[in-house]
Amino acid sequence: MQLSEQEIVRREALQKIIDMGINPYPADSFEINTNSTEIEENFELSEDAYQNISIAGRLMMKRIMGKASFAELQDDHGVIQIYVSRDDICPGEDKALYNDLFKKLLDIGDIIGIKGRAFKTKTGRVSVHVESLKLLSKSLKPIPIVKEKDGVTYDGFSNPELRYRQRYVDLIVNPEVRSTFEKRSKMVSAMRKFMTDSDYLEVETPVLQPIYGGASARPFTTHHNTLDQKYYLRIANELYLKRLIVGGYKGVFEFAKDFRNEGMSRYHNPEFTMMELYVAYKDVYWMMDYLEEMIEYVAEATTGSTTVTVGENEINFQRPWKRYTMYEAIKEYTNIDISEMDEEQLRKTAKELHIEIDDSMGRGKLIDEIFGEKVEPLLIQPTFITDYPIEMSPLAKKHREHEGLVERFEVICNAKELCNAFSELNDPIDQRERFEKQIELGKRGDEEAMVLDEDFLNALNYGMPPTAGIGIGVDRLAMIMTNQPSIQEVLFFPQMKNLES
RNA sequence: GAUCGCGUAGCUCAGCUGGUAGAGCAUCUCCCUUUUAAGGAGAGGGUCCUGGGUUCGAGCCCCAGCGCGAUCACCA
Repeated sequence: MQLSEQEIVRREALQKIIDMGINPYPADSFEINTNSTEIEENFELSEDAYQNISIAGRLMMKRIMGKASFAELQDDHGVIQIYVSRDDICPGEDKALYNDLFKKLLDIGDIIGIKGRAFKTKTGRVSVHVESLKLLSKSLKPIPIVKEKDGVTYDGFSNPELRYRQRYVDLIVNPEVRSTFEKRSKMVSAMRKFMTDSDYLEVETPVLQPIYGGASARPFTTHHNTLDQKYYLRIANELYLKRLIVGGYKGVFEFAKDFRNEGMSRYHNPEFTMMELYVAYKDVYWMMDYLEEMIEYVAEATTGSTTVTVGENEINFQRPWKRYTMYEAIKEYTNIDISEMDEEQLRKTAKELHIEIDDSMGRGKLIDEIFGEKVEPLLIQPTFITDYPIEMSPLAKKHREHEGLVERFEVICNAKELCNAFSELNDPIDQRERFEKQIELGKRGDEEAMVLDEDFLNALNYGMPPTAGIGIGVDRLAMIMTNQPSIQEVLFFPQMKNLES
């Protein structure tokens, strides 16, 4: 491996540290009793409380001025300035700990632990006067030095490829990145709390599935050696969660990593997180109310407000959200009533709206195209769209009133689909017919058509209670809640092409 | 998958019409007991993404490839 000048210097420093009799990677715990933010915020209120500080973190900056130095230490909360004076950390004749170790051999990026007392400098910054210092881990590669003043970032570490490939560096030097992922975690916790407080059971179901189902997508395939059997990585967990409802649980949910072997973009990663929830004895209208309440709660818990800034927009999650049927939404935004149109009339309408269509599109697909082109981009505030055409929803129950529709809703928010929900189809005979239609589509070359899952039908044959189900795109929701423009910014390790050595 | 853009020091970026490879921070050396975007002064550091081609001469022009980003298509 080719070492850079700076890496060579650091390896030399490492050897000198070892030669001094200091272990650069000690094994023992370093006890921490506070953190940077707590000291900074509370020091003036209770100075006495911060006279025996013990904190640890990464050295981010050194300002050496002879026999005394300032440095910046970054822990998991933030950055605090530390003051190191030679005669305080080396009270005797031997000044090596300061002159050699601190001044010369410790580098930016090294992890150290310090003990000391808080004080305020002449310029008024709360700092820690170091009384003892211990090297906890030597860093052999230089980190980018990012500086910031009055909101302006200097020398930022901003190359997206480097940031994603080496997320650890990104997290070290870009505090706002750390904060984004903390928010995502809060968001997931809030969702989980909301559902467990409703007495629903968090479950885990197989990722390796002999038959993939529950969504329309192309799967990844893999192979089990001992069984000598082909497996698919799940594209959804819907059919497994419904089996659990058949088994008698009132409500089950799972935060599921799903895998879809399709294109990548700033909205699509090959693996992504979907939260699916199924609740027995409920329908899609109940689910609308439940979802509204949950997302309002999650926004508040994640961002501290029910109004979230996303790009240029302010998105308000406060209940109630707008509700349209698919037909109403299209009428609202195009002034065209398509509710009574047959396939030919729809085709003509789509052409008039300059929407690209092809002959393979049926009635459902045509409606979906018109909606996707003319309505969805305009829906910024969270909006329910209900009553979807049956052709596109093989797992949803037929509409209780309208022929050709299903009991389904999607929520569109920031011009993107956020979730998808049904009154779940529990009629096993109807379900079998729907699967068979999908098989026909598959035979006609639709690579995303669903496959028939005989065991799932077997489960339905035993009887599934009427059930409301929903899938929420967790990454998409995280993008909104953290105001990030791409999915890569809310995944720690977005998928990247391998670099050849 | 298609189109466009980008790839230069550890990081962020300049680099003119094709004529000796540049800056800031980081690094190294020296000075300095309350500095702060960077304390002061000086020095070193390059596979210009890779491989071909054109040319007396290529970071720059041409061809092919790799990676990333943006837009589109498919989807969540």
